[in-house]
Amino acid sequence: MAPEELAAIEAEDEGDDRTLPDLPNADDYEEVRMRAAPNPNGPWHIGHARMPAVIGTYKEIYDGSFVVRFDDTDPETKRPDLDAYDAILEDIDYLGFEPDEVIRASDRVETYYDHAREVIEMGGAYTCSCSGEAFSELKNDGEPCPHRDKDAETTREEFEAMVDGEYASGEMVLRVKTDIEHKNPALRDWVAFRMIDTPHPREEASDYRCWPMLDFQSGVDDHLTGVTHIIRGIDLQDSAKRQRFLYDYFGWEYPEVVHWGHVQVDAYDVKMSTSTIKAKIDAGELDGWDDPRAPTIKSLRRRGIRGSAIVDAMLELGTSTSDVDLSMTAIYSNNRDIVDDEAARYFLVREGERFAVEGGPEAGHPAIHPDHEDRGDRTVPAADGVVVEPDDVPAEGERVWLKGFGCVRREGDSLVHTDDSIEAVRSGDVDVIHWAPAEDNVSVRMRTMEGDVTGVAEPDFADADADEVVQFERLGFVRVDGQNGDESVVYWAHK
RNA sequence: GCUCUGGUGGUGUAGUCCGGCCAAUCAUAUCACCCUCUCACGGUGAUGACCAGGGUUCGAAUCCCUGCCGGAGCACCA
Repeated sequence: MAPEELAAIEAEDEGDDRTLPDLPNADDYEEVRMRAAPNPNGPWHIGHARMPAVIGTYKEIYDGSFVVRFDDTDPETKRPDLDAYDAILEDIDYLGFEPDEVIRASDRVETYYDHAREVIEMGGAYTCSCSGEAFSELKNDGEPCPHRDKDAETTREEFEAMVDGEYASGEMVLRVKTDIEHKNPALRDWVAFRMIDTPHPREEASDYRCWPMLDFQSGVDDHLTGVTHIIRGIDLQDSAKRQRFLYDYFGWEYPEVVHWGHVQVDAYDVKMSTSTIKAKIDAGELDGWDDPRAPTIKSLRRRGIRGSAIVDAMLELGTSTSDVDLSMTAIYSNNRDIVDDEAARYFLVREGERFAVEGGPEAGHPAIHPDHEDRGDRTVPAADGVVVEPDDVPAEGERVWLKGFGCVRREGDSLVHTDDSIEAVRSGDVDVIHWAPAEDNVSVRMRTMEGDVTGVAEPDFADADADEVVQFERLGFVRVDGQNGDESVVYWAHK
């Protein structure tokens, strides 16, 4: 390849990467390292794709790395789902990224305890038995609680008692001492550890009762795993500020932070929230995480949406702090680009109306792909009658062009072959429609976001393999899911 | 109430730091037309935005002020 061509291609590649803004101060670090810190309480919804899309792409741009860290430190309120760990890793893989490391916070509890002990030694934390409400009241007035000037020795003992599980849930917490008069009430003496009676679902962690809160756990882990750039939602904006107090005690330098706004996705009736989706599945309103009506990554995958179509749409959102609406049409448009050239064409007729065919050839032979003649054509038998969609049925005496077969005129319950040439179509006099044989066709169940649609496809559709994306001409793209009894099941992707 | 933070076409985004090249970029969307034995793909064109009002300036999407609207945090959730 000529050097000019090579350069042109490289320039093009760079252009593609320019969709994301530069990371702050990336040059100050030897290697850019990021992390995704999901809570494993279920498979991912579409919004979750943003994290791997963005940090995975930054990893490519900066030749950096990222770690997936499961922040599973709440066995009760955000109880981890044991299947979700792998489900999430699968979703990341499908999106086209590979983490450099995978860790679980619940494996690292001793590390958090050790760091808590260090902070206690420094006088940077105290055990507190105030009720949440009582502390909140004092805090909002900028008043310290009576436990605040406890000596380190007492705190140490009480913290060890917490670690040993000697308190019940709600009886004792460990607070990080910040500034009780800080003008932002959200930053005042936050809770670092609390007691939880419910055992962790992972057996390896089921003996722990004293669990760190996100700000402590995440703060310690980010440092220990060498994270240079934290990317996360605006809901955690104050987290960085809280964690800085901790970093100050340890003498650590806080990573660079990028906060982005929330993502809404249009086109779904179901709210994009793991708990909502889970509730609908449990209630039987959805068939599972990959139900076409569920706004999940698994659902898009089953519908034949490629991971990179989702990733590109996410990258186009950038990382602005304002909330954004992601339009599904952006994902569909990306997917169409990927899939169109490859997808074989077939006919599917919904609610077909049957007509006899008089005259003409035995069968029609439309192309498998209009842009690739070398891929051959299909055989759609016509002699034993055909079905067409109600909207396509011509009025009595009117003509219509059965694609790949020829021109016919309606005469009662028959379609009579005419000798019109393709000029009839080119001149705009006759519409081209799709059709299927009335006999020897393939029953199809098409699962869509609005519910199931049934119909019959031409016999050659039986050649389509499971997992293949095909286009039903004039309808849209679907992914072939498999056979269910004598029905072929497909999932609707998009027009 | 306190504290953060944001507002560019239907949607997303570029430009905002360092005012003029911005009568505002690109994509998507919608609508036309062309191509076509698909309403796909491709091509051409059109539609459509700087939250509002003041101020500074020769000049403001960009700087300042006020207002309006939005989002987030103030959890023993993440």
